[in-house]
Amino acid sequence: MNPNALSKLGLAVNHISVDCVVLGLSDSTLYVLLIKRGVDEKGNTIYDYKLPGGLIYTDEDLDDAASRVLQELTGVRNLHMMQFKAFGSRDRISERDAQWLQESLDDNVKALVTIGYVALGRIGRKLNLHNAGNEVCWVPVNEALKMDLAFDHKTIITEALKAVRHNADADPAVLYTLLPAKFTALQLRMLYEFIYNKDIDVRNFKKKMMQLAYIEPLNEYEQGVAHRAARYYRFNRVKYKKSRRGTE
Amino acid sequence: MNPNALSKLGLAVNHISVDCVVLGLSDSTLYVLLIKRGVDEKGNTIYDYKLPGGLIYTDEDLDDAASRVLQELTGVRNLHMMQFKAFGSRDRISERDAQWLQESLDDNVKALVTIGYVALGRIGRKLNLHNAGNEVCWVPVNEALKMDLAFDHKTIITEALKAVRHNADADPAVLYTLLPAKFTALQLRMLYEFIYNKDIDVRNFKKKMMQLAYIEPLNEYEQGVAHRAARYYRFNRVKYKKSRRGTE
DNA sequence: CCAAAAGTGTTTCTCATACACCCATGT
DNA sequence: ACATGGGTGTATGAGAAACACTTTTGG
Repeated sequence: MNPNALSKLGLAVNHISVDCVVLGLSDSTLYVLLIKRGVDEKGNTIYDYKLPGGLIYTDEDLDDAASRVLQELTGVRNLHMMQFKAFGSRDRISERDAQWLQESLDDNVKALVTIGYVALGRIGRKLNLHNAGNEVCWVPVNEALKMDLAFDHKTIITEALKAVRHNADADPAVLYTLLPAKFTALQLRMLYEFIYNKDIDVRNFKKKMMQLAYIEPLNEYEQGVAHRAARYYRFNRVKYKKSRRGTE
Repeated sequence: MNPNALSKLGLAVNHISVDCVVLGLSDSTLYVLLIKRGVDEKGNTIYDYKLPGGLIYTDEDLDDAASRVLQELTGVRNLHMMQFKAFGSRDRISERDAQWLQESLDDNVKALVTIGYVALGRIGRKLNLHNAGNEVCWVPVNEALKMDLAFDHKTIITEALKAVRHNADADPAVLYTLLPAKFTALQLRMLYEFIYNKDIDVRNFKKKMMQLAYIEPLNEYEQGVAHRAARYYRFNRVKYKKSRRGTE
């Protein structure tokens, strides 16, 4: 289907898009991946930010569309995308958003239902930062929620965070995709503290952590730090899966 | 937008539909609301079942569409519908489904993304059982999953049940929409046993139940039963909300 | 030697579980 | 009287939470 053909006939069509909330951890801050967007308003170009997202093709699986869109816009590949919610309120498209859709799609878009996907990644991952003229950047989640975002992308980010929390209960493995392959006990604990938004006792945490067979201590330690060097651990996916046979 | 106009031009469009999984409890069995569907195959009409569902309008909220579709097809109103997942695999439309879409919509539908909604209701509720030529009926969930259902509706039902389980953890209030206003301890316990799919100790359950302020014992008892009469309880929504300040 | 973070055990309490007998009512 | 389901308390164990000092390293 060619949307342009339809719009030239003056017909509005229902569109389905996917929006990707990609989260990354650095030090003690959680970041989200955003794209800078320029909109012409009375001759002036105004910039704001949006989540990476785009229309799905007619014959495309939802999950495939999410991966494709993310890759096209940011160059990020092979990230496990998790569907968490669909958004379709009538008021999710502002006047500015409508204008941007018109400019960038040359189409008469009336309603836009979007399926939200969330992914957790390592922030060190290289991005095609100017892919297709888009400026891609990591923004701390707390700041992003205070910014002027496109559509209802603030809502989408908030819902994505909720989904991650719920999911981490059921399947903690997703959390390790946020950490580097080798991580310290502190990093892991800070991640849990962020996700569950509360302080965790150091000793109790270590105790629980050590009785998880899938967290393996390495014989490697931090280097050049101005205090006692912390040990590194790694996540063993095979042992993790074994430990969860019979769950769910 | 008029989909027929598009299909006459030979264009396929992306459609978005909602499908409603309405669950109801009766005695110790959970039922799901299905609609009988007739499909012509080589001149013979073959019947199978589908979930109540339909296309959303161009300017409609997703949540509104779910309520509307359910009401149009079954006459059920004012049920709290909860969105739980979107389904958009390419293989969710079989040949028979495609034929049925053609017949009932007179449209050239290529792909169909559907948003799944789940609602819990009281099974006693009156239904317009033959609304718009549709036969609407309650089918025990276990049986429904063994039947020949349209599209990927089996998957949708399974996912809906998962969603209800997860949701009941976070917010048990939804469970009380399955029960009559006045219920016995046995009814409540059986509901929990069904949702969590395991036996629950009578005394431990009662103990926990009694320390929930929002479950109020009434001075009413069963009548005319061939054994000691069970006490009735009711769910107090106000106390429930109060007890959950600061959660989430 | 001082600052900064790592590492390490024990006690207490709460909550989940397991379990058996008497009571009220209709037939 | 008997069959049927309603109603009740206690003891045990596992896991969560609270809590403070010593160790290592660089500056």
